[in-house]
Amino acid sequence: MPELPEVETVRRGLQPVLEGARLVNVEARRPDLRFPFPERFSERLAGKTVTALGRRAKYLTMHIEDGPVLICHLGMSGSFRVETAGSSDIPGTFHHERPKSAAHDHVVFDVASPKGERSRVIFNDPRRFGFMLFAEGAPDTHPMLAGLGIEPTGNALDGPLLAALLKGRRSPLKAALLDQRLIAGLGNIYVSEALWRAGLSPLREAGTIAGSGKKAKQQCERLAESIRSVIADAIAAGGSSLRDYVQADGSLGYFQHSFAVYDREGQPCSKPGCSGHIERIVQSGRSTFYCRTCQR
DNA sequence: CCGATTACCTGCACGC
DNA sequence: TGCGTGCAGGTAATCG
Repeated sequence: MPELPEVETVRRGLQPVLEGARLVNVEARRPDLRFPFPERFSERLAGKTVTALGRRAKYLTMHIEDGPVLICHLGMSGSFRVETAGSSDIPGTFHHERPKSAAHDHVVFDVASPKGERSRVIFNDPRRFGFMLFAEGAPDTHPMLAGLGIEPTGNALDGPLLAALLKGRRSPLKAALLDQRLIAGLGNIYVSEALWRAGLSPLREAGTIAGSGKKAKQQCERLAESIRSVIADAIAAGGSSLRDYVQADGSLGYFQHSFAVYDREGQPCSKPGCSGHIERIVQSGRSTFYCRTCQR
């Protein structure tokens, strides 16, 4: 899954196809993903126009004119692809860049642009940890989104705010940064990457960098900057590519993001002047990668 | 307030 | 070739 940068990349890929377009037909090919599809899922979407495609943390929000907001989560293995009607095709048929199995294609949106151009937006999710729900009002008040913390995009997340969030926390930094109630959108990869950039150990007790001293303030400032930059860099790179993640337009030519520590167990630390090596440890049942030499 | 464990589900890499 | 094992970006519930 896509973490925040991948979801944002998906949003940007789908936006030109969906915004202003009409959902001609919507089909859920099974009764549930992680959760059952909402009542009258297809009926409430078909014939309606998409007014906006947004994102909050790792959630996509599809705003429907005179309708609900469709909240989508990609889970671990969810992806969207777009198929467009080719000019050389028989009308009503669709082509795409490469053969792609329809296995695990769970939702199909038949879409018509304002000019009448047809395309299909297909949600594929082998593990089915993803889900789609309706928010009847403002999506931010939906139970799924209401408790989310601050977005790590933009400049709102600064040293003092991060210090306030971490103050008094006894959990390891890794767990605190994964907590969506504090910062929304970080996942297993980018937490490891941000901590490496900041020179902070994932094992470090979170509250210990939230003190009033000069050193703690500097550490918070550096960690906040590291979080913002790692997310911004990943979005700029078009999201990372991992396993079954597929960019929204299905293209293969996207940037292959290279991580400093994630999935680099045993490799030398790439921090200039550091002689350490990347280790893999397990925290909260999940892999953490870090360099014990330069991350304290 | 914590963390660890388990669950959800499929696919893939690995060792034998 | 097959089969068992462990691991994978997500969230959430349960237990100590």
